[in-house]
Amino acid sequence: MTGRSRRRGEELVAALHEAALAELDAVGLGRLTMEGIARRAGTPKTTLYRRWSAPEDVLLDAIAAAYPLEEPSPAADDLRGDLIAALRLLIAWSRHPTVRAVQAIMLERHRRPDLVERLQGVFDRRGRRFTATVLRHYARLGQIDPALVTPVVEEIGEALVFKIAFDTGEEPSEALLAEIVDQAILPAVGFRPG
Amino acid sequence: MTGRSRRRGEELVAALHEAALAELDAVGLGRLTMEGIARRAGTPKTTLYRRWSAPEDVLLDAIAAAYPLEEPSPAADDLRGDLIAALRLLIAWSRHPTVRAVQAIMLERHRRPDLVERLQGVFDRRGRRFTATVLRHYARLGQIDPALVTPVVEEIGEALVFKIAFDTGEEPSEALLAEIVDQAILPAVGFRPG
DNA sequence: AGGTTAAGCTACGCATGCGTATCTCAGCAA
DNA sequence: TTGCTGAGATACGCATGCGTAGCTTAACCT
Repeated sequence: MTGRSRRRGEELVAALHEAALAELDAVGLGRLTMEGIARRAGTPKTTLYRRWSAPEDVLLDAIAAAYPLEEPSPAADDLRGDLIAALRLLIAWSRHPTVRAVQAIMLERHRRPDLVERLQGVFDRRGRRFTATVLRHYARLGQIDPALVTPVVEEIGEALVFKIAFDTGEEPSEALLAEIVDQAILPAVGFRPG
Repeated sequence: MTGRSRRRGEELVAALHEAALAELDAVGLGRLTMEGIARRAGTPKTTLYRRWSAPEDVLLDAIAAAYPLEEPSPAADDLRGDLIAALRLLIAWSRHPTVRAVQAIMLERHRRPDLVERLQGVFDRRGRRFTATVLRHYARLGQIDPALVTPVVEEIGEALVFKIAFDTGEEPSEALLAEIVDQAILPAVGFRPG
């Protein structure tokens, strides 16, 4: 009469994590609720409360369980290609549900500083390095003046990808990634535009 | 017995607009509510419902009533100084309550596309131009190669300011603005770093 | 002065999330 | 096989937002 077989342990926890992330996407951090998560997971609230006492707790747990840590591995002797690849990786990375969750929390930073603080415990924080990894690699090889790889320069690519995504509501196209690299990043590390 | 004098007309509307914006900052777009706005304005809900039928309507009205339109006016013959000034203006501009409201709506873009659409009606949209105004000015003067002032390059400064504000939760310092200009924008328009 | 408008006050029934308390029974282990 | 744990189902009283109703009366107009 129960309907379906009964989930337990890790399988159940994974389902609850997934429900929390899905619910976050659906209603936003401000409306994240125990009821909603439980409803989406098809589980009674009791089961949720047995493990967590607030929706943010479920969310932070879900983030800790599956936060992706990919890093670009510049291999080829191709600075431009590796930079574009790094931005491509950034975009793929930011499609991950837990990454979106982290961004949602960061966006509420001033309203919920407690959450940001608890997030630090989950991983080192300070967004993953994408173009920075590539730039440092080629600086080490002597193909870039290390003095030009400053904190600001390390952020140019990521900043433009975020800004464009924010403005247009869509991920930047492959062509735009190339423009970002050619027109913004490469000039900053000493390669004349054009 | 009512306590205080009775507000009417524009004075009342302005108070309700202000309450809506304050409430947005306090609880976020996801928890914006007629009850909350009315409570904050010290007015009965009836008064709100007499003019609007949902909290977003109040908010959009508030935005339309007071959206600031400042633009930098590059005057001096000082590209670097004017760029820094433009970024400074951007930061001042984004402190304005209605600008924060617009950003809040844009951030919920995928969840509430209807709001974004109604926002277009309020003003032309597509964020104000700050560094772009300056760059175009000096391109017209012939001090910058116009071919280098591409859409991507026009966004570099704003993108970095946003990214840094997002990462640190604070406005970039004056020194950082200078670094952005020196290390990212100027190289992109043909002035060698260093 | 008198009349009209709408702000202010209070209250309602409805819906939803809260946190908790049962109780039943499936899954697992001794 | 028996017994324990905890998932599943259901219900509760509480709080808050919803949208609407009614009434009183301050502010404005003529």
